Amino acid sequence: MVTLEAVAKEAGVSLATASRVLNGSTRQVGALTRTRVESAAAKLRYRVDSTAQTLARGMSNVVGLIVQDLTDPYFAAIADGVMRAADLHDMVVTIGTTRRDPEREIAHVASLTAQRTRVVLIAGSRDADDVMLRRFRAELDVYRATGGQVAIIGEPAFGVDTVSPLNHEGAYQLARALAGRGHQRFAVLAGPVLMLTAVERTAGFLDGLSDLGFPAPVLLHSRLDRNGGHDSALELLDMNTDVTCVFAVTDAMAVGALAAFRERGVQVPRDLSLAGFEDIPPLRDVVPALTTVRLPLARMGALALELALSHEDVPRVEPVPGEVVLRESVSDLTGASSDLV
Amino acid sequence: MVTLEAVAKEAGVSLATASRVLNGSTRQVGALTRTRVESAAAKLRYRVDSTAQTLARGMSNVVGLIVQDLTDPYFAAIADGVMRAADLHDMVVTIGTTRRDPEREIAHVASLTAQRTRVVLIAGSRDADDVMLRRFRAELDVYRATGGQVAIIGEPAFGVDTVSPLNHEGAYQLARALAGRGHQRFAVLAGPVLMLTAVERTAGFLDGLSDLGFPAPVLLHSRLDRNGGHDSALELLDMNTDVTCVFAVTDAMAVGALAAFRERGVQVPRDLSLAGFEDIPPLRDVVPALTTVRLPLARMGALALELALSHEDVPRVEPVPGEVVLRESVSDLTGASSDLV
DNA sequence: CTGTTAGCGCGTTCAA
DNA sequence: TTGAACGCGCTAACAG
Repeated sequence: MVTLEAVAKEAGVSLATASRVLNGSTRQVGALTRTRVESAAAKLRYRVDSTAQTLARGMSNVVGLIVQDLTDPYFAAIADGVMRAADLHDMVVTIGTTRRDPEREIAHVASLTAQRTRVVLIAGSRDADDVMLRRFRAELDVYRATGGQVAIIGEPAFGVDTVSPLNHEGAYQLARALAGRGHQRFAVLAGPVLMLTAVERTAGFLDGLSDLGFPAPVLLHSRLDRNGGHDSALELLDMNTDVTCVFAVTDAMAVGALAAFRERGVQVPRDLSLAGFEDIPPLRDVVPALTTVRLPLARMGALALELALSHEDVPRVEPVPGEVVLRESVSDLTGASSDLV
Repeated sequence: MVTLEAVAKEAGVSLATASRVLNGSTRQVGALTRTRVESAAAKLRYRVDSTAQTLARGMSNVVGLIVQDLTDPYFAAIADGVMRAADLHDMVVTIGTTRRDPEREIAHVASLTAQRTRVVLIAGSRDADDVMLRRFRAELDVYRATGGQVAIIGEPAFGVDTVSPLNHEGAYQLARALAGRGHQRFAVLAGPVLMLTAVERTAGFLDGLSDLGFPAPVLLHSRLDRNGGHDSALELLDMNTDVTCVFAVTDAMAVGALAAFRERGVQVPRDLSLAGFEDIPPLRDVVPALTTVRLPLARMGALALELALSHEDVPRVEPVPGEVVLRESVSDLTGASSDLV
C-alpha cells in the first residue's frame, strides 16, 4: 500500500508538501519540488486514500442517491443526470434502491449518514403514512446533523431543497389538450390513493376537466407501475363505460394499459385514446407513440445535486414545468363529431 | 457530530468497550454494559463513521460498479442484481458510468481505488484497442495492489473472476432455432467490429449457419445501441437483399431495427423476421414480441459480486448460458415453403 | 515556500 | 470482561 508518506520520502520532501502538491487546493509549492513529488507519485503508483481525506477534512465527496427501482426508466434517467452532474464536481455517486419499502428507504439514509455522504438526493414519492414519514424525517435530521445536505426530487417536503415537477399544472394542461382533440369522457388510472405524485397529477387532470365543464372521469386506483396500469386498464374495460380517452398518471402505467388493451383487442387510438406522464426514454419505441407530459428527467437529477451543493440557509424549491406532447395514441375527434368548440 | 467517544462517555465506559458493543465482531461484553452503551448510542443518535472504520480496518464495505450507461436496460438490470446482492452483505454500491469512453472507464477505476472500494465490478464489453486495454489493465493492477477484488461481467480478460455469458453458444443455438422456422437467408446487425461481445455473438451465429450448410449472411456493422441497429437496418433495406430474417446482436439494436422497419413500412414478421439477444426487461412491451436469447441479467450482477467476495487464488470463470426464446417477431416459413428439412 | 505536529473517528493490540 | 494507547492515511494549522 503506497501512502503519501512513501511518496514524500521518495521525493525527499515532507508529508505536508507532498499533500499540497497532490491533493492541496491552495497550491504554493516550488516548481522543482512539485515535479519531484509528482514523478515520485507516478513512479510509486500512488493513489490517494479518499476515506482518509474524508476523515481529515470532515467532508466527503460522495453523493448518495436513493431511488425506488433502478430498472424503472424514470429513476434510471434521473440517476443518469445525477451522475453527469457529479462528474463535473469530481464527486462519486452511491445509489440505493428502496423497492418501494419505506423501511429500506430509512435504512439507506442511515447508511449514507454512516458514509458521511456530502449530499443525499431522494427521488420518488412516498406514501402519506404519518408514522413512516415521521421516522423518515427523523433519520434525515440525524443525517443533516452530520453536516450533509439533502435535496429531493418530487413534492416539496421535510423543508429541504426540492426539484419539484409541476404535476398538477402538467396534468391540467394535458386535460385541456385532450379536450382540444374532442375528448370529453375520460378515465384516470390514478395510481395509489395515498401517493402525492399520483394525487397531484390526478387532481390537476380533474381540475382541468372541471374548468372545461366536463363530467368527472372514471377513477381507478392501483400501483404506480406497469402492472398497476395493466390491471386498472382491464378493470376499466370490464366496466363497459363510454370513455374515449384514458389518462394514466405515469408512462409506466400507460405502457401497462396499452398492453392490456392489446390483449383485449382494443385498438389505441382507434377504439380508445391513451396518455401518460413523464416521457420516459423507452416511450420512443412504444407503438402507437404515446401522448404524455414531458419532464426533463436527467436535468432534474442534475439540478437536485446543484441545489444541494449550493445550499443556502433557506430551502429552495425549483419548479419544473412539464410539456404536453401530443402523439398518435390520442385520436382527433374534432373531425368525427361536431358538438365541440 | 456524535462520536463513539461521546457515546462511551455517556455510558461511562471506555472507547474500546463502546466499539465492541456497537461495531465489534467478537462480542464479549457484559450484558449490563452492553445495554448501557446501546441506550447511550440511541439517546445520542450515534451513527458510525464508516470512513473512519475503513481507515482503521484497512477495508471498506463498498462495491464499485462500472457500467457504460445506466439508462440502458441491460446495465440497469445488472446493476439491480448487484445492489440486491450487496444488500445481503450490508455493502454499499457506488456506480460509475463510462458513456463508452475508455478514458472515463480508467478514471472510474482510479476513483474506486481512491475510495478503497472492496470490490470493483465491471460490466460491458471493451473495444479491442491494445493501447487502451493495456492502460486499463494497468489501472486495474494498481487497484488490486490495494487489496481489492475485481470481477467482470463479460468476456474473460485481465485474469480476474468473470461472469461470462455464453455469447457464441447462444447465438449458435439461435441460428439453429431460426433455421428450424424455415429461414435460410440472414442478415446480422453485428455491432462494432472490434467489440468482443458483438464479435462472439456474430461468430456463434455464423458458425451455426455454416454448420447447417447455409450461405454466409449479410453482415452490417454499427454502434451497439438502438441507433446503431436503426441505421444498420436502413442500410440493409437499401441493399435490396433476399434476406428473410435479421439477427441483431443486442436487443437494443433489434428495437432500433424494428423502428427502422416500421418507418419504411416493412412489417415484422410478415415481411422480415427479427431476433435480438439478452431479453432486456422492456422487451416485454415491444410489438411484435421479439425473439431473443435470454440472459439472467440481474443474476449475473449478483453472481459477479459473490465471485469477487469469495475470491480464491485462481480466477474463476462462471459461464452463463443463454436461452433461446422464440416469439412473434420470427415467422414460421415451414408451412409456407416446402424446400426445408 | 517548506516542515512539524496535532488531530479526524475508529479498531485493536496489550495489560490489567 | 474492560481500559489505555497506538496507528490507519491524510489535512491543516502553525512555525520556520
